Amino acid sequence: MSGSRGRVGRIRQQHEGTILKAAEHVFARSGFQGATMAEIALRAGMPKSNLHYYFGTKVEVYRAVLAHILELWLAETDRFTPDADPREALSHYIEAKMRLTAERPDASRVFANELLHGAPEIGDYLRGALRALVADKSVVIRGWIAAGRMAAVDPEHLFFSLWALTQTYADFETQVGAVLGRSNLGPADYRRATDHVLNLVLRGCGLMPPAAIEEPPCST
Amino acid sequence: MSGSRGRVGRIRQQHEGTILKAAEHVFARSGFQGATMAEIALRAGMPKSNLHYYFGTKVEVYRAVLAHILELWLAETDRFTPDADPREALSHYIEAKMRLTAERPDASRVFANELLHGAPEIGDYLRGALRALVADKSVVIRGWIAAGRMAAVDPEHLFFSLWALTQTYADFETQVGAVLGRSNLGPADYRRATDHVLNLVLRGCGLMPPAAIEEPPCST
DNA sequence: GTCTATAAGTTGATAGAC
DNA sequence: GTCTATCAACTTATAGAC
Repeated sequence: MSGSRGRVGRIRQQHEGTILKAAEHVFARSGFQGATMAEIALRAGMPKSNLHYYFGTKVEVYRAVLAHILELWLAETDRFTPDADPREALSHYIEAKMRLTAERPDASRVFANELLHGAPEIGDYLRGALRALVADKSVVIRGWIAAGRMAAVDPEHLFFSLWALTQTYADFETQVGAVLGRSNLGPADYRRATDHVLNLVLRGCGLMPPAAIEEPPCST
Repeated sequence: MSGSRGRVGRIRQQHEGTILKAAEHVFARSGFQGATMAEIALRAGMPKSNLHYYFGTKVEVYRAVLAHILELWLAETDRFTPDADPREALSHYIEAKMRLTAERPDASRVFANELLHGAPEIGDYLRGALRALVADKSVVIRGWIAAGRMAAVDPEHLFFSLWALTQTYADFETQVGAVLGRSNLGPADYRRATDHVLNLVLRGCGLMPPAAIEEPPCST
């Protein structure tokens, strides 16, 4: 307590966390240009000069927020392995993605905004780690298809579809809410959304019987 | 030619069109806050005071761009009528949406940005015309499902999925391009994307045989 | 209708006391 | 490490000559 130098930056770590949390919220609402340091500082409960003390510039704050988000994105445990069950792997991925979208909508929005503006800060990540990951998993999926374990679906585009189908509930929540007649989405909405996406994708990949359609007789 | 007052504002109409085209591009790239009147003026090839002469304020320019886009959105001829063939109606809608996305990606991006920021300008449209449209078409779709003409899919969420699946190719083109190893998407990419979305959705709605999966024997 | 010059306001960033 | 005061740059919008 009296020691002038405790473990390196315990206070620093805490304050940086507070700032990043506030920044994620503000960047999600207003985008990079629209967000102001004053607004972030207000939300973080400290004068804006402190933000500059900890991060230097506005871009650095933004980069830190993005780095935080990319960790979330990559931490998703995916089960796309040759021996896995395609249906289980896809279900698990969709559920994980949807849970992340529901729990961290602001993270999704900051990411969406960055992409929408041409990804000036995370272009390297997209062309590097993300591209490699998709390439890897696509090999696995092509293997499943060749083995007749799922319908012929373009693996890369399947990933685009999965991202779009799940993240749309955070990025465009305003639109979804307006159409459903609510101001924002609750747990029940997300449960329904998850069921819907699971059904659509699993059936779309031939991993589910096309139930609810009248069973055609076996012999034409 | 010498008449001081020809048909009302022929020049005006032309110049407003030039400005709106430039504005759509700039707003798509930079968002509302990020875009500057100077940049729009430069792209439109006129001094920025002219923009104020024609539209008054920056917000008015933005509103005009959005109004232009909403026309496009609603002009989509949809064939969701009780007697229509579900498969044909869905195919047509997907193809139209994807064509619009490919031909006017900037329009999609401006719209996406507006939604992402909480739709401050078009909230009324979302809660009014759009909600009514979706409600209407959902009744039709529920009729198809009750008649056993397609699989049980939540109609409202189906629309969210269709919008997400198609517009993602414009809004997040940077991500798609990075994963596919290109700097931007060409006609071949859009053809492939359309095929993919058609397959996924039609099969997902039970409107297509789950081909490419080994046919299970008729009797278990 | 078109253009240059400029006013008025906002924002990122820093200086310097504590 | 924290805070107040302030600077410098930028942006919207307008005034007023042509």
